[in-house]
Amino acid sequence: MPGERRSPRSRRIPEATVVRLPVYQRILAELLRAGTTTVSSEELADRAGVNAAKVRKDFSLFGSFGTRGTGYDAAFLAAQIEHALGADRDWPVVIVGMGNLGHALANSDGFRSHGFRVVGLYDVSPSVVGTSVGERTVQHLDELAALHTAATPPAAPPATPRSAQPAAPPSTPPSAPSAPSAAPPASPAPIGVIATPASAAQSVADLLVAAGTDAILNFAPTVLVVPPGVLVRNVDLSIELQAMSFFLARRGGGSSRHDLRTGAGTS
Amino acid sequence: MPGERRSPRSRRIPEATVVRLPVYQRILAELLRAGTTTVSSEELADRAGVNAAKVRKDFSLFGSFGTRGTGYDAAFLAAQIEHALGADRDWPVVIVGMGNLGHALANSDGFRSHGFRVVGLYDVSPSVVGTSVGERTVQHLDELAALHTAATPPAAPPATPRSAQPAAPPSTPPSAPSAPSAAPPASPAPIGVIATPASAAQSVADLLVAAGTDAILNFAPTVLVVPPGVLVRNVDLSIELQAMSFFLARRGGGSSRHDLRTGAGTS
DNA sequence: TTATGTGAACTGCTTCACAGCA
DNA sequence: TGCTGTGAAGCAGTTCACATAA
Repeated sequence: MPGERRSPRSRRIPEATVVRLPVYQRILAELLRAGTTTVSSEELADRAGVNAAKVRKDFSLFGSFGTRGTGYDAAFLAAQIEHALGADRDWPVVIVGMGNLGHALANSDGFRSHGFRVVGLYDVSPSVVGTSVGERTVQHLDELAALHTAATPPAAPPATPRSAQPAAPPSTPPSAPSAPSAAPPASPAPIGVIATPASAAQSVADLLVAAGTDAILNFAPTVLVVPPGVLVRNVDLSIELQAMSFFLARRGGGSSRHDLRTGAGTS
Repeated sequence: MPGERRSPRSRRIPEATVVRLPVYQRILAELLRAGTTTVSSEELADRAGVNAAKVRKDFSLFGSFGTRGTGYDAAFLAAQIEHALGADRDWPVVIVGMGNLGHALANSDGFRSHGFRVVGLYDVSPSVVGTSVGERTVQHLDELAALHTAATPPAAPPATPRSAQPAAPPSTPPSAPSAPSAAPPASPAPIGVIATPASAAQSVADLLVAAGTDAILNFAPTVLVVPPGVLVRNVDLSIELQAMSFFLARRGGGSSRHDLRTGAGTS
């Protein structure tokens, strides 16, 4: 290619690579703890359960970190990945929905390291609001509006206070809340984590967006509608289980439920 | 095209399709509840947040379910997907690790419908063993060995009690679990769900395998080593959060950690 | 007309295989 | 000699575009 030799650092990183980085990082941390200083792509691949070429290609997307004939310097590599993942920055996180899952998340290492810092816990149930989880006290969801970052002009509409009702499927999406007025995302709006029942998830997402959040991690089994520019990632705890039964069923597993099939709806 | 016109039903289904099926199914259930009888690929695609062609292709892999010019019969489609996912069969599930996550899973709809049936809850902590969760009592992990399904001959070695050592890759797999001797996989070995800390996950996996499990859903952030033939799927609650910070970091978000902020370390 | 079902093109991801370098 | 870095091939998944059928 002519002159245009762009730095690997600015290349587009495939999503598939991104989700492997945390795995590499975890393994490197373990290796470092065990005193390892150098690691080969093969060793890393074995431990991560992937192919060695994939490991090398993944890293090469960010630059040339290794030494031919030797391998990678574990500490250096770990630092590079940490930087790529943004784990050397500060990421405030709020968790909405303090049921068992919310508790699990709030207490999990994964949510308290890598730069993540839980700055707010919210719920609507009187039996949880006011209790403390870790070092924080659970607040009522109504307090969430106070999150409004400096970037949000005070003239903004007050978050459409539909507290926690079952949230009927909004046939009309909430008219794109928080239009791209003139506020660049300079202040660190917290990442919003939704750990509520599915019925409340959309309205919580609306609240989060109104409060300035532009990244949502959704654990509720529902597809969220958010304005463009808001990043959403979904984790569905039961999808993998269902995928598993799919494969098991093809394999011939599972007992047929006394050979009747459930008429499935309008029988 | 020579006579070999194989039924679409036996075609290999891409993994990507498999993990979308639960989403379609959920949406169909909602539509049915709302009284819908017919649905188009476009409607479904909108609600699932995917492309309509993808929806059609996904379904076409299983056969021709739709009616041109009209769409899909929602109830019929739902039944087909339910069958494909094996949700019309019975899938016993055991959950190991009854911390907050284990509780969340045990109580979640996703683990109590779609054919899944929680048949055992295990932990080692005296403060949890004996308590009841839902309709079941948490048992000590030691009881897990009693799971041995009928298919397992009583002469089987007693689970190789390697508590929590690194679990060297078993060069000799434990004699091909349930060889096609005379016992086809008729007895439903439960699906094992690991919701323990990472440090315990491998030894729990070993116990599960010894007890006859051939499918493990692992929530611990660790790569499990299991004999061939054992299906493992991983869900890491924090990977998606880290992937999110990756994208946010590239976008220019997050505050660099030194100078301001609470230092975000050992506060 | 309307919406499915699907070949074909395309994009993205993985794996191979080997040149390049310590 | 050993292991990285990477073109190129291969495979998987997505999207297009249109023939097909109700």
